[in-house]
Amino acid sequence: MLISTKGRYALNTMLDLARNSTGEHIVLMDIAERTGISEKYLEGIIASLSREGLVSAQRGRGGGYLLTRAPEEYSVGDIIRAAEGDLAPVACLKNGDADCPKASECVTLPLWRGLDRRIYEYLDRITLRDVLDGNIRDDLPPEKG
Amino acid sequence: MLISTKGRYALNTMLDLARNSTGEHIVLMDIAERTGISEKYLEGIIASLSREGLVSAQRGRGGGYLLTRAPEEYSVGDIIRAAEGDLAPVACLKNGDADCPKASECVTLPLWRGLDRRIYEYLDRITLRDVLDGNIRDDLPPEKG
DNA sequence: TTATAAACCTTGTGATATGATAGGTTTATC
DNA sequence: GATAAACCTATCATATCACAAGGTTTATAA
Repeated sequence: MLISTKGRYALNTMLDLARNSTGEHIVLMDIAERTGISEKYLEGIIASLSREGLVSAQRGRGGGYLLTRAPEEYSVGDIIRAAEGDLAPVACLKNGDADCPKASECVTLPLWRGLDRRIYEYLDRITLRDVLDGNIRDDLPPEKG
Repeated sequence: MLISTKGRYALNTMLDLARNSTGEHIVLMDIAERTGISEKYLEGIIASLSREGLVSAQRGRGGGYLLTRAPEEYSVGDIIRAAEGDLAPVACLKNGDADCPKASECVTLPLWRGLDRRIYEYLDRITLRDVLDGNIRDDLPPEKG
């Protein structure tokens, strides 16, 4: 599984924050209830989003979470990578580039790189706004504007 | 990890069979030695390839494995799916289609479907021959002919 | 200033997948 | 009938997944 619940829940969380944005902070429990994600599990996921600066967190009474940018300024790729870490489709491409001694002679490496690239390009081209608006065709790349 | 060692080793095995094709059966031990894959682990992987009809197996003395088709008639996708099973990038798409009760109202499902589709299309468009010949550009889809 | 409500932090846990290894069984050939 | 090969079953260590429990810190409001 390339993308686990972590990445999926992260996206659902961002969608929830976008949909319920009023300027006020949104508390974790409300997100958990609306999305159906367990409160405790969500805690860890939203911590990643906060660490990566995708949401801002406010502690104490009246605290909660807020998007730091407009929905059209998040790519789905950013969100998923924040929660999942590296999205490499094969171990050969883990942490940046080939940590394999035979990388230079490997005939399959270009194949994996191409796959990796396509995954990145697809996910980075779609914004949180696109998902919110249902502006995704599963047969063609999404149109801009 | 979308593709584990199973899929990668399966591809390496098919490449080895293609490169060392003489019409004679090729024994597992030889493949293991040349590819550096543990003999015992390889056993299970090549069993999947055999079950799916990608290689033919011959038991007994003089036995071994053979490709059943020409290298240009295998897609990389076929090979990897034979070893890995379903290649769904998210659990939502496991076994065919959405086994989720909220599939019809889900705004993220089209996103996952689009991702799934791109992965399939990329891997199905490249043949074993392309990999053998190094005919893969990691920035563009491979040209045919 | 103190009660409270919120995020934050550490640790544990059962289930499943991964990447193997060991050892025996069947089948075809020489 | 010895032998060489694929085949089959079981086991194992490690890691990741999806969560849960319980305490700590921080900011607000009474």
